[in-house]
Amino acid sequence: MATGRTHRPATRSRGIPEATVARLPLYLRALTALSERSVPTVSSEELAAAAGVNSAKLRKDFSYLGSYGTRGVGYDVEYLVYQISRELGLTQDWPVVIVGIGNLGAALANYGGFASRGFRVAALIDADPAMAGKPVAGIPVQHTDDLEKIIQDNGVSIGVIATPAGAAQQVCDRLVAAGVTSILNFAPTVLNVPDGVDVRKVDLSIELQILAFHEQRKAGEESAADSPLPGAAAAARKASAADQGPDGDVPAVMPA
Amino acid sequence: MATGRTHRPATRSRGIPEATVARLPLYLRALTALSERSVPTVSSEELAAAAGVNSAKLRKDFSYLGSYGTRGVGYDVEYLVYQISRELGLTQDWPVVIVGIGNLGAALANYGGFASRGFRVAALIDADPAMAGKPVAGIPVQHTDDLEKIIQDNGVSIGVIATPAGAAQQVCDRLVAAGVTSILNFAPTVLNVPDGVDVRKVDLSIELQILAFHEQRKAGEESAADSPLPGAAAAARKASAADQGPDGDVPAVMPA
DNA sequence: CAATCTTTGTGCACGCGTTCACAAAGACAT
DNA sequence: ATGTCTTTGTGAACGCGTGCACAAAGATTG
Repeated sequence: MATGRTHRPATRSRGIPEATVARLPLYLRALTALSERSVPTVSSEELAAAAGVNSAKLRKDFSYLGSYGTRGVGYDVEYLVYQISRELGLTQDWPVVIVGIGNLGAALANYGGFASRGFRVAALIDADPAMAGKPVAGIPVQHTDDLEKIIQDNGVSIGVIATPAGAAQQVCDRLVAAGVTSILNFAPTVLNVPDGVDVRKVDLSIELQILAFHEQRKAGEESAADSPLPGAAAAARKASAADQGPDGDVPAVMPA
Repeated sequence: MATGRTHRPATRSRGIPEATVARLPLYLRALTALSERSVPTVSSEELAAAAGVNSAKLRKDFSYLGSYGTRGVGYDVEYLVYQISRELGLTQDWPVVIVGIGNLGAALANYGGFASRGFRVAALIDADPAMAGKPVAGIPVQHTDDLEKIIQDNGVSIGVIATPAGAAQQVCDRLVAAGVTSILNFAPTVLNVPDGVDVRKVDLSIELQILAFHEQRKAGEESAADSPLPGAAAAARKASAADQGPDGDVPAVMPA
């Protein structure tokens, strides 16, 4: 799920597989928790359980970073926290701009986890002139007109798009033109970006639809052969209208 | 990325690969847009471009659903919209509860894309007694005490967790015990669920960290051998200090 | 009806990611 | 020191997902 438009070159970045990179933050979180409890070392087994992954996978993941473990003992928590942080680039400060300060943008601005890991909200940007100057999460909202200047003045390379779908591509283009090379997209649109720019997307609607698919499948199996699940409840699942149109016809469905 | 804790059995659900399922919502969105423009048919090439994927991949994806295309012509937009909707289970109504009505939960409640695709916010739940009764997005917030009753009365099978990390597992357990079998988790924690329960997670912090990794890599290459990118700007990237906050935990995220 | 042109559906090969299983490394006890 | 025990690091096998490339299917034209 890296690039939105361009095919991901599966950039085996510096030898570290993409799948591993995606898990490093997970490990880091688990390690940070251990660190706060002053736990000195962890075995791959324990840490894997905490991170919700397979221990062999975890060991292989760490092996890409180097050999930081001690056989018979495990991994030094503090050392590993540092190594992963460094690998992820969290030992430096990343100024971030959020574009689109609606409900979501505001929630993101208030999001505590931002500052905690080296990310700093450098600016909030919105197209609505009425928002200009209004502080959100203690930061005054600035107008889209100044987007380029804001990016450049703050040396921002990571942008967060929380605008409506219709405005996303345009905002994206401006961000990229101004020098942003990494984008986190919350708008439900496919963003078109040039090579060298990374896009990650977060889409509630898509996640729900995927869940619905599996949910439907479960419900189907359930009625076919009675629930193979340990199910805590087999109540009146699946609420109201179970339409399920005829087959070769065009019913009405709809978009967001 | 289905189950949080338990290893995903790579459930080739009903023959449709997980990777394909994850793309269906993308196709559906693109098709819906075409439908609104009254475009009667699309070729795999066009649709693939709109969805940001490879055309061969798209054709193979559709082949799992059956043969809905016409050689020499393409796919019938309306028909495909219907088929995908049906496959994803969007032809039925899915009541959803959102637990944790903070900044994020409120933003989710206000999220328009919810109702649009068969999802209906059946209830908002929060642990803060002060929130009880207060309407958010036109829906009165209810107290956690009534969680089980709410789930059962509404036949809810999909739950959204937008609580702080500390409360997430507990809320999750109660949801599952009450009959929820699909969870969308916005809290930055690994959720432990029994088999048969699907968990998908959305975590802003993780996404940003992954972007930071690639950003750092780009910056590294850039200084090593001058920017191989078409880069629109090579300004003063990479900002200030190298702090690395102590950090405890992080909240979550969401789409517009 | 035959020829041509377009576009689907898919066989095949390749590469990434996951998992198993085990040898090597080191801690620890005697 | 020597042996035992624990845990890492990784070689190897396997399976999934991706993309190429092409044959088959159907539309379309003459």
